[in-house]
Amino acid sequence: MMVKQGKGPGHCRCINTKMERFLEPCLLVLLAEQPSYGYQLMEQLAESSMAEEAPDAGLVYRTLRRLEEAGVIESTWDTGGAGPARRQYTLTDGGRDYLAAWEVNVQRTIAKLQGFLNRYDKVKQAFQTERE
Amino acid sequence: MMVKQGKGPGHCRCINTKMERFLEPCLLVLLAEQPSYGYQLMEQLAESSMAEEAPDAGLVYRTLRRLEEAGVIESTWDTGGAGPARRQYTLTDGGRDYLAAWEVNVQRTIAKLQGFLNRYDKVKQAFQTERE
DNA sequence: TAATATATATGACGCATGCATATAGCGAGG
DNA sequence: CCTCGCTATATGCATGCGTCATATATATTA
Repeated sequence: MMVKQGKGPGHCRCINTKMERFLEPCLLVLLAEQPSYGYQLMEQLAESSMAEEAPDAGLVYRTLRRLEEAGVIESTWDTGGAGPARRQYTLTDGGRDYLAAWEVNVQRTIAKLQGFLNRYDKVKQAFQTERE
Repeated sequence: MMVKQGKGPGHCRCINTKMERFLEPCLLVLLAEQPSYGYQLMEQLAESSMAEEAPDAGLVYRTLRRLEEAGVIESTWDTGGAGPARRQYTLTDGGRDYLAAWEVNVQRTIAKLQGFLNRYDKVKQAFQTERE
């Protein structure tokens, strides 16, 4: 399947909360379910609720390299199927721990974001009554 | 009040989901409540549930400059009180719209993070039963 | 055989962040 | 009186991530 990459030059200057390295836990949780390949992970991520669009391919491959170097995942070349050879990645035991660390991190992040929303809801109500 | 800045060289190489420009809506929502100053905003943010520690001072001032240049906030010098002169910032009408845009953005971000947590919860359970 | 999809990889660039540092006013204490 | 520390703002520099462009190779389809 051809993966649409919602990009294009001058995509937009509007605000968007990029989360640094959030691609990491996304890839890892997919690999925790089953071994996969870089390109396939890109597809899986695009279909998941963890992303709205397919991530940049270059970033995916670079991230996988970094994770492998850190011993979080392992790869073996798969020349069996049709098409060019591809790396099959699997999560290591250390990878499970790393993923668990990401969980608490994401929880903390949600707490902060929710902290903003709660605070904003109050001023929004104040703006409402102010207009009356 | 002296603001503790949880930093220090080699702070840590551990994972942490930094959210790009999330400082913006944090500052803006505080200014939506009441006008304030750069240094004070830093204190207020440190005490709020939107951050665990005081943000980098340099980043705060730079962000305020950028927001002012964008017409989202306005500033006037306040030489009245004790201590050095300080800029008092206020939210503009355009700032309210900008803040509203941030809200939907933060909601989308939470959705993605929650998407990860939901997915991870399932594999965590699988790991549990696997161990039995 | 030309074009497209699959599949991986790398170079270049911009930008936000983190840390260090500079400047200056003012209050407290020795 | 003079130094130290807090308040307050501002800027320089290095790093790292993400975005975009590009390169390469294989298999399928027109």
